Parts: sequence; structure tokens; C-alpha cells
Amino acid sequence: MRLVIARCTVDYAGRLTAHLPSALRLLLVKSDGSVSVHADDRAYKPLNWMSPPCWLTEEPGVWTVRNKADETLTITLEEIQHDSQHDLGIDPGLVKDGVEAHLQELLAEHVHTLGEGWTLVRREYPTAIGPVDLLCRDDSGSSVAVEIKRRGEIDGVEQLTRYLELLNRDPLLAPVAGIFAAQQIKPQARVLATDRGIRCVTLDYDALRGIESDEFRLF
Amino acid sequence: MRLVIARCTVDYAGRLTAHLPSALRLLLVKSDGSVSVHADDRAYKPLNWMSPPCWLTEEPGVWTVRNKADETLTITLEEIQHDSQHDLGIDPGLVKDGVEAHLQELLAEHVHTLGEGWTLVRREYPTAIGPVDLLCRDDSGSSVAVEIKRRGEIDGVEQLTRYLELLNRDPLLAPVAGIFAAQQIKPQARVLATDRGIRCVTLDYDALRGIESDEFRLF
DNA sequence: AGGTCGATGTCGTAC
DNA sequence: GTACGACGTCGACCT
Repeated sequence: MRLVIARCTVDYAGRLTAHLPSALRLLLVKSDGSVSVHADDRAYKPLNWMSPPCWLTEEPGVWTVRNKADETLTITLEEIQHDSQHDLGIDPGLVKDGVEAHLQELLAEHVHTLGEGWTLVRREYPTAIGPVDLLCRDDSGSSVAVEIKRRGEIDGVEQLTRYLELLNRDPLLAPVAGIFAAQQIKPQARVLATDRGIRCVTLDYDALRGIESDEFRLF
Repeated sequence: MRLVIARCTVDYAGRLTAHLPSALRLLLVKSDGSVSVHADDRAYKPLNWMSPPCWLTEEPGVWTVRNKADETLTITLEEIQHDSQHDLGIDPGLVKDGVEAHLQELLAEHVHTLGEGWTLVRREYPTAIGPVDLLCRDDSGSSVAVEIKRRGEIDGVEQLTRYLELLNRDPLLAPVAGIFAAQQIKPQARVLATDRGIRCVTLDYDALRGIESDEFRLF
């Protein structure tokens, strides 16, 4: 990884065109060839960048970064205040916990929390427009499609609505009810779901995990 | 801006929990208080970060970054290889060209490219759930709502559908037709739009700009 | 503060 | 490679 602090102008030509007037900035050149230009604010997003795979051509005072789609990032250097190189090695990478996949696993193993006597037909039940998170049967044997989100917003309701429309065309399944399950459901999403006859369920990740560990304790 | 190269472990607890095993990484502390942790690959995305507003507490060997929502980023430092401070000043910021706003401007000025004798009612026509990009009238005086995207995907069709549903409840406007206009329209989005009676129009940014300059040339 | 929407979104993954 | 959905999406704008 190479760190350069320099006064520079930057021009990007690709999906859009963009220009950065002259100023002091951090140029970050990573070992995969990617380049990013950072100002002294905003943790997440660089002012300008080129993602790998891409290639840096270095001429005196001008860096050109190009990718396969022929997008270019041109950095014109006016004054270099710092330039250092560091060998970081390969990063072991991030370990995550608490994402949607985990919610799906947990709820799949505890569909009875949705209703007494409910059973799981399958996770990732395939449809023409993509898989439904869970397909269940309630105690009377009726089908129920469940869409799971960490944060329940309007998009998720639309997604479930599309699935329901499709599933209800299948005479072997219809009628299929819908459940919108999320750790947190935005008021607007709840209104839309309710208006469409979709039941909303708030999930408690820690509680579901609790059930898990309780059951573990039984053995 | 402070640049630190250090062997460290990182723990994030907030919307999810995440852990980074010990490795050599770049720690980027910006003057707005934000902190990001970068590996030697991927231009854009830090491994871990805390966005401003947030606050860094520095103890020997342990940094803690916290925000208002009480999410925390804990960095445990094992070995510091580099530590430098740089005063970059305020960045003049990015000048962009070719984003959706420009497409909207251009199409607003050339609604006749959508149909002979069409007129613009207004840009950003307000509805209860957000503004419609363009509201037009066709040659017969009928209303047409236009949703503009750079890249036309399924979300945009859903968005336009919601607008149309609302606009068609207004007896002064109804019936309102829909146009989904984008530089590029994904097949799935086209299918969905067509199925809902929404016309799809592919926009040519350069051509629209060309019309612009042609008209300039007339004077 | 909360909602909506655009983004050079980026990133993973299934087909 | 393309398409699609998730993301600690972020960030900008408006109420």
C-alpha cells in the first residue's frame, strides 16, 4: 500500500464525468492496483476512485488509472508532501454476525414462533422472479410466504407482494398468505403491508438465539 | 488527517457485530472525527469504519470510536509501524456531469422527443409519497408521468407504479399514463413495466445534449 | 428526527 | 459474464 499526500487535480471520465479542483489530498494506492482519492472528511467514501481490476500508469506529474471498460482517472500532481510504501500482507478478513442470513436460519428452525403447529416447506423457495425466503404451512395446511429483512422497509413489502402475486397463480399452492418479518419495521412499510393483507412480525434476534441456546441446554 | 499503519484487531458492535483478527492495516483518522480501517485491497470500501458524527477516545493500545446511536468501533493496537499527521484543509469538492438530475433537465427541455406536441406541466411534480420526475401532457391533453433513471431497474418501475396509483386517484389528472425513461433499461424492468402498461423509453444523453447544442447554434 | 431517493453505489452469489 | 438482492449501504434533500 502506498500513501501519498499531494496537491492535485483529478478528472474521472466513465459512467459520468467528474472534476476535482486543485487541493491537498490523500492518494491511496493499494496492492491490487486500485486507487482512491480522499479528502479530510467522510470515513467511507473517497472523493474519486478506480476499483480493481485497473492499471496505474505513472508519468512525471500525471497518474492515469484505467480499467477494462476504458474508464479513466487522471491525477495531476502539483506538489508531493508525503510518499510512503507499506507491505501489509493479505488480510484475514471480516467475521460478521447478525445479518439477514442468520435471521433466516434461526426463523427457519423456529417457524412455530409464527404460529402454533406451523411447519417449514423450505427455505429459499424458488419462483420465476427469485427465491422466497421461507415457504411454510400453517396449522390448517395453508401456504404462507415469509419475507425476512433486518430492517423492514417499503421495498421489502413490494418484493413480497410480487412473490405472492406469482405464488397465488399456482393452483397447487393458492391461496398463499404473506408475512413480512423483520427486526424493525418502518411505519410506512407496516401501513403498506397491512393494506395488502400482509401480516407484519417483529423478530427478536437475541430471543431467537435464546431459544436456540435453551434447546441446546435440553440435551 | 492522521495516517497510522499498525498491527491491530478491530471489533464493531452496532447494527451487526463484526470482528477483524490481528493483521497489519491502515487506520485513517479524518478531521471530522471519522475513522476507517483499510486492508491492502479494494479501493472503495474500508474493512470497518465509523462515520461522522462520532468521537475517538484514545487510550494506550486501545482506540474506541463511538457515535450517537452508541455503536462502537474498538481498535486494539499491537504494533505501530507508521504514524503521521497532515493538514489538508477543506476540499473544494467534486464537480459532476451526467447524473440523473442532468438527464431530467435535458428531457424537461425536450419533452417533444417523447411525442409530437407534448408539453411539460412541471418537473418534480409533488405527490404525497414524493415528487414525480416529470409530469407532461400529450398532444391530446392527457397526463403522462415520467420517471427518469440513469439505469432502469425494477425498483424504478415500482416507484413509478406507486406514483401512477396515487396520481390516478386525482380526478383532475386521471387517467395518467406512465413512461419509464432511462439510458439503459434492464430486461426484467422492461418486462415488468410493459406488463403494467408503462411505456419504456431509452434516453441518449449525448443526443439530448446534441439537440441542446444544435439549438444553440441557431442563434 | 424521520422518510425518500440517487449512486461512478459496492459486494456477494446464483445462473 | 450477467442479473439480482443485500448492505453497518452512504449521503443529500425535504418535511
